[in-house]
Parts: sequence; C-alpha cells; structure tokens
Amino acid sequence: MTRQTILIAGPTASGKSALALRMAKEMGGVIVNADSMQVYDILNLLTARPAADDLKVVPHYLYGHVPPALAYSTGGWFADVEQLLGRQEISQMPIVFVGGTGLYFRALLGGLSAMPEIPAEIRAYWRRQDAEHGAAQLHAILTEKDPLAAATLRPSDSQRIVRALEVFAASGRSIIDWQKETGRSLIDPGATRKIVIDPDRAWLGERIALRFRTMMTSGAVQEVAELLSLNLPSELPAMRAIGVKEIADVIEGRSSVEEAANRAIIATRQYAKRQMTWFRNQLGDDWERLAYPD
RNA sequence: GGAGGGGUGCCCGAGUGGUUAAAGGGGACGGACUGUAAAUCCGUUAGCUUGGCUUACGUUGGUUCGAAUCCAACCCCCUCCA
Repeated sequence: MTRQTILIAGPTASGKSALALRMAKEMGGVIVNADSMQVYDILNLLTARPAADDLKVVPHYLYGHVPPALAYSTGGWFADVEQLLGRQEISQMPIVFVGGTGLYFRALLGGLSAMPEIPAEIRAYWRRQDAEHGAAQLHAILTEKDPLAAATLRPSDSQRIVRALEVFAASGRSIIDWQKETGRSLIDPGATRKIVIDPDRAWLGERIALRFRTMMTSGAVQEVAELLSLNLPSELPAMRAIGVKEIADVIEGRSSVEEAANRAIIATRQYAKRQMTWFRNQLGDDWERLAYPD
C-alpha cells in the first residue's frame, strides 16, 4: 500500500514547481498542489501556477479547483487530498506534493487534529465581532469562555482568537482539547522523501522581482480585472493573494504600474522570508535541505 | 543677484534648549505558527569587552552648566522675484 511519495517545499519563486515536474516525469507520477493560493481559479499567472504545457507532461491535481468566492482552508485541502488519494486512476502512481504552504505539509504528515465543523453563522458572527470590537476585546471574551486557550494567544492575534472562539462556540470544547488529539497522516511519513528548497535570499529576491514584472506584462492585470468583476469581499483569501490589491490599485487609478510592482515585489519577498523561517524552524531534520533546485 | 523654505539614523519623517541614541512609518533581519497560513502575530535595527562608554541630527566655529534644537560663516537642495 505504500506508494512512492515525494514532498517538495520551498519559498515562492524558488523553482520548486520545475523540480517537481522533473521528478514526477522521471517516476511516471503525478503532482499534487500544496499551496494555499494556487488552488484558486482565475489567478493562474498571479499565483505562478504551472503553465498549460506543464500540465500536459504530468497530471496535476488540486490546482485552480476552488472558485475564488470560496474561503478554502487547510482542512478543505486535507479532505481534498484524502479524496484524491482514493481515486482509482492514480492508485498506484507515485506522487509529488509541491508547494509553499508549510501548514499543508504539516497536515499531510499528521499534524492536523480533527476539528468540529463550524456553522457558517458562527464563523460570520465572530469575524464580525473582531471587525467591530478588535482583537483585544475578543481576547477578553475568550479569557472568560476558554481561559486555557486565551493564555496561549497574544491579545493582538485576531485570527487565532477568532478561531478559538468559533471552535468553542460550535463544539462547547476548548480548541486546546481538540488539538490534544493527534491528527492522522495521509501518507506514510517513513516512506516519504522530503525535500525543502532553501535558496540564497538575494538570489530569490531577484527572481521574485523579475517574475512579478513579467506577470504584469503577460496577463496578471487581466486576471485581477476578472477577479474584481466578481465583486467579492476583500477578506476572502483569494482577494488577499499578493498582487491583487496592488494591481487593483493600478486598474482603479490609485497607483502607477511601477509603484504597484514595487509594493507587490516587497510583499512577495516578505512572504518568502516568512516561509523560510517556517521551513527552517518547523520542519524536522528528516527533510533534505537543498540550496538550489538544480 | 534678491526673497523665502529646507538639509535628522538604511529610507521617509517628527522633534525647536535638558526626561533624545532621537516619536512614527517604511525597509531589512530574527522569531512564533494545528482549518483565511500569499494569513495572523511578536521582537531587533549606530558601535563596542553591553557596565557603561564612544560616535551621532549638512560642515566648521560660537553661546550655554547643557544644543538636533539658539547664533555666525560656509556647502548643498527646492520655490518665488529679477
């Protein structure tokens, strides 16, 4: 039942997709996306999704399969992967998971505990409370309801506070309790090759800048225009992809192309740094560290 | 040539006699991370043997117990008048 599995993590623009393609091709396997933004439809270029030519070489899964109007999640991805692994047509094929979302890899390896379904009203309620009253206020509420969880969170960490509150509201149990139950792994960690690309920061910075400028002139603006035409709330994950806000500013006349590109490039660089910090400190020693993809 | 405005730390920018190694923002660097993770949040950011000391607000000099802050000269930059 153990099938050949390879995990490739790495910061944005580090060349991991190309590496994945090469390896999957050699093994006659398939590629599965482990990136939280490349799942959204429309944003092909802006999220640097593999090009159409690459898709012909090797089957790719979980790319662009989510409408941007939906708020996807780690849990959603986990469920999608589970469903995918059960599919007949790829049952015996080697798999290369590739992406930049550290949390997805953690989930894959069993680091994600089961959590209750949160009814939409409860989700919306706490998010609204956060917008209206601020994180500190919600933290105070959490301290009353679930002091253990509150103690582990900074009063300013709006996102995690909201999460703790909604889990408690939906289940009557502390998120800490839920987390105590170990998650299940979707792959056999022992039989998996784990690779993380850890490139030189300056080299990566140049690639990021070059790549974004290329995106700007090859269709990213049209993508954002299409996304904007859906009139989605700006809080949705897809709307927060790096470059969306910046390019929207250009389209709506608030910013020059040059200015927008510079801001997006900086944001991407900062994102890459966060990824690298995550990989450096959250991934175990069993990951092969690669200075460059080739 | 005349009148005015301005030169502050990597960048922008506040500060107009002491509590200022200098607010705030940006950038950079480091860190946290269990369902929005391209998110959310935290720390550091003049040097040194980290006690304190040294060097810092265009330059040089002066006033003062004390100056980024006041005075003088000089060097740059911007606006307006010729």
